[in-house]
This record gives sequence, structure tokens and C-alpha cells, in this order.
Amino acid sequence: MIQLIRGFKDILPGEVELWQHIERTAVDLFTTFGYGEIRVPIMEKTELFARSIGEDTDIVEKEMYTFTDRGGDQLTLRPEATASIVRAYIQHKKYADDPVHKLFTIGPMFRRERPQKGRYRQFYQLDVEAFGIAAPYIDAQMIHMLHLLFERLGVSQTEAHINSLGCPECRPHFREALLQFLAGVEGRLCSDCLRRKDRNPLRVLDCKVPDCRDAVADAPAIIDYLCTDCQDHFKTVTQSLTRLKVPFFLDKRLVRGLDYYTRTTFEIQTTLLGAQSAVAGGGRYDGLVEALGGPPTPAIGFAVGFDRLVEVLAQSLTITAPSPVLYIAALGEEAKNVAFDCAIHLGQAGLRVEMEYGDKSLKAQMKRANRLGAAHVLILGESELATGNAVLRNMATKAQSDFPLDGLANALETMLRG
RNA sequence: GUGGGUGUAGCUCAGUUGGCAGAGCACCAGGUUGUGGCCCUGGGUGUCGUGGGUUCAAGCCCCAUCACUCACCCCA
Repeated sequence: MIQLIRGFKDILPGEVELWQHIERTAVDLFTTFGYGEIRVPIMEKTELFARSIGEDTDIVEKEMYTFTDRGGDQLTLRPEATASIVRAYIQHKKYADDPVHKLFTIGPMFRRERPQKGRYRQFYQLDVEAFGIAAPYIDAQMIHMLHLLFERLGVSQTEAHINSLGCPECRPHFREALLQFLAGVEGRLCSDCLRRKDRNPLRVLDCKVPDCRDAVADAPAIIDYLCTDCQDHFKTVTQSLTRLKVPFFLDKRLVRGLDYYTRTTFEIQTTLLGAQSAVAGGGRYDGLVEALGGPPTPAIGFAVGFDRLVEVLAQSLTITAPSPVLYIAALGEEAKNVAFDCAIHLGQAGLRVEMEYGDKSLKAQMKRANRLGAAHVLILGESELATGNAVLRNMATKAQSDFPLDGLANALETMLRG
């Protein structure tokens, strides 16, 4: 038997309803707030991701599905959506008619990591981006929108963590201070952090090894090194969130792994997913559009881990597909003809109808109707054909009534609608 | 990439010192020539993950491999 690829998964009927529910809720919310859907390819030139996410990140270094196609191009299955959306924004010169564009997309991403709870090699994200707005209000609005999303979905055990990473003006000062501090505690850092220290010192703050946490407990916080502009920006964000009554936690250790982030960064965490605590994350990336060849354009965005959200919700919410309103039990070829035409008619009329196509006993058909949760069963057999009346049984009350075969479909339609 | 745990029926899982492959649920058929749920009877639906090895004999022991899973790492 051929099995599906490691870290990939099928979403089967029975679970897909929850996915649809989440998607509907999210699309409705994003649309209300003025975000339009954009659909971008799941493959791009490798260079796009290398340049946007950062050459030195784990994603680019070892987690991408990259290959050479038959024409010799280096292609990559997208590990995240932001790069593609920025690319599309620039390529179609969307900034020309109006620099402000608010977009969202939903779809699969690919990262070749070791699978575990809440982490797959093909995973899904809800991705939201806003271009052309430098004002901190959009930062607060996005975090508020995330808060609303979880609230509407009934997810309670979440916490918003926010921080500011500064900008090209102030980050170098902080970096220097941090490097000095790290040099002093070098002996207490884990091997990973020693390596990280030179490449991306901010990440050391994010280490989960207890000894490292202790070692950097008194490390300088970037929040204390922000320039005046960044300070003001962050202040407006936090004040707005307070006014909007969005609970948040100022997390000085929140450092995000992608190079392009600036200023506000945020993450929604939950305790329900084991080690994979983040269900959503994002931040501002004011330099990326320009870095990828567009005009200087402020931007901010976030991604929600769709699979993770499904797992969280599945613990408390069950959504099932609607049951058929009618099951037609037919006995014999002639009866099946009548049943088939009737089923098609009702289907066109928008009613969910099931019928038996094979040769099953009435008992077996009743059993299946019961299992499917059909509200009514129409019995069509030899005696019904002979008398010219089909029998309609209400499965809950067991009451049965006759329906003339003449004009059967229309009569059923009227009855089932009532 | 590293480490731990687990792979037996559709599902959840038993399987003793190595000795005929099992249970519950589900499913199918019948009890009722044409009436569901409850009940009764019958039916095992299987490449014991896969490939080797040891043995008279392997679900069980050994080696390899694949998958699942949890954690590290990283992230959504």
C-alpha cells in the first residue's frame, strides 16, 4: 500500500467541517475589516524566500522544499505566505493606484521539519497583510482582529504576547549592548546559544534551556533601547489595545525568527498544544517591500496556524455535516427508476436526499437511513407501484402516510419544505 | 538533524516461559418474503508495519528499515 508522505495528512469528512467553520468565521471577519482575498502560487523562485526570510534562518537553511525543475530553475514550495504576497504587491504595482492594500490568503505552506504535535510538513495558514500604513493603529487593529477571531471561535485559553524589535535606527545600539552582555555570561550559555550569539544574538533571548534563561535574565531589553519614534509607536499600540480591552502581555523576550521583522511583533500562545505554543504570530516589516524591489512601504502582517487552531478547537467543539432530509428506499428496478428521478428532482430543489442504488433488503435500507440520520424515508416497492401510492415514514415518530406516485416529487418537495 | 515511546481486524486494544490469530465496539447477514434504533443468532473482514536472521516452531528473540507519536531544535 502506498502511504501518504511523512508529515502530510488527509483531512477527512467529519473533520473537514471544523476547517470550513473556522475558514468561514475568519473570512467573514477579515472581509468586514476591509481585507480582500488574494490567491498566490504555492511555489516561487527560491531566491524570493532566501531574500525575504533571511539566508541565516533555519527555514531557509534547512527546512525548505527546494528543487531544480526541468528547465533548470531553482524553485521552492513556499514555507510562508508573506514573501509571495509582497512579491505580488510589487509585481502588479498595486502601490501605484493606492499605496494602502489590505490582503489575506489561506492555504498550505511547506517546511521539512521533524513532525510532532501541531507541526506538519504541509500545514495551513490564514495569512493577513496590510501595506502602506505606517500608523501604529493598524498594529493594534490587527492584534484586536486576532483577539476577535479567537473569541468568535470560542477559544479561551490564549494569551497575546507583544514586543517591539525597534528599527534600523535603534536596533544596532541594542545589538551592541546585548553582545557586550552576552560576552560576560558566555560560560553559562548552551552550545546553540553560543552559535546563535554571533549570527542572530536576539535569538539567545528566546532560548528555552533553563540555564540560558537564567544567564540572560538580566540581559538588556530592547524595549529600553528604542528610539523616540519607536517608543511613540509602541506606546500608541499598547494604549490602543488597552482602550480596546484586548488583554496582552508585554513579553520582552518575544523575538521572532524571521529577519524581516521591525517594531511591533506579536504572538498568540496557548497551553493546549504541548510544545507548539504559538497559534498565531506576526509583526511589522517596514523594510521588506523595498528590499524586494518595491518602493519604501510600511507593512505589517500575521499568520494563524490553521492546523493548530483546528486542534485547539477540536478539543471542545464538534461540528457535523447536516443529515439528509429524506432517504428513498427502493425495491426492484422499476422502483429505482422512480426513486432516482425523484431524488434528482429534490436535489435540484436544494433538498439533501439519499437513496439506495444497489439491491438491499428493506431492512438494510432502513438501517442505513437511520445511520445517516435521515428525517424521513420514502418506501418504494412493488406494492407501492401496484397501488400507486408511495409510503413516507417519519423516522422519529414512526408515522407513515401515503403519497400518490403521480406528482410525487413535487408533493414531497412541498411537504419536506414545510 | 538528535533522543525517547509505539506499530496486532475499520476503531480501541489483549496476546503468558516462543507452540493453531483474539476481545469489545463497528460492519455484514439472518431472526421478521417489506420497516431503523433495543434484543438474539451467525460471520473475522488480518501482509501481526516491512525486509532479513535465530529456531523444529516467531506476533513474541536479534538486526535493519519504514511509519506514527512525544520532546529537543525551530516555528504557525
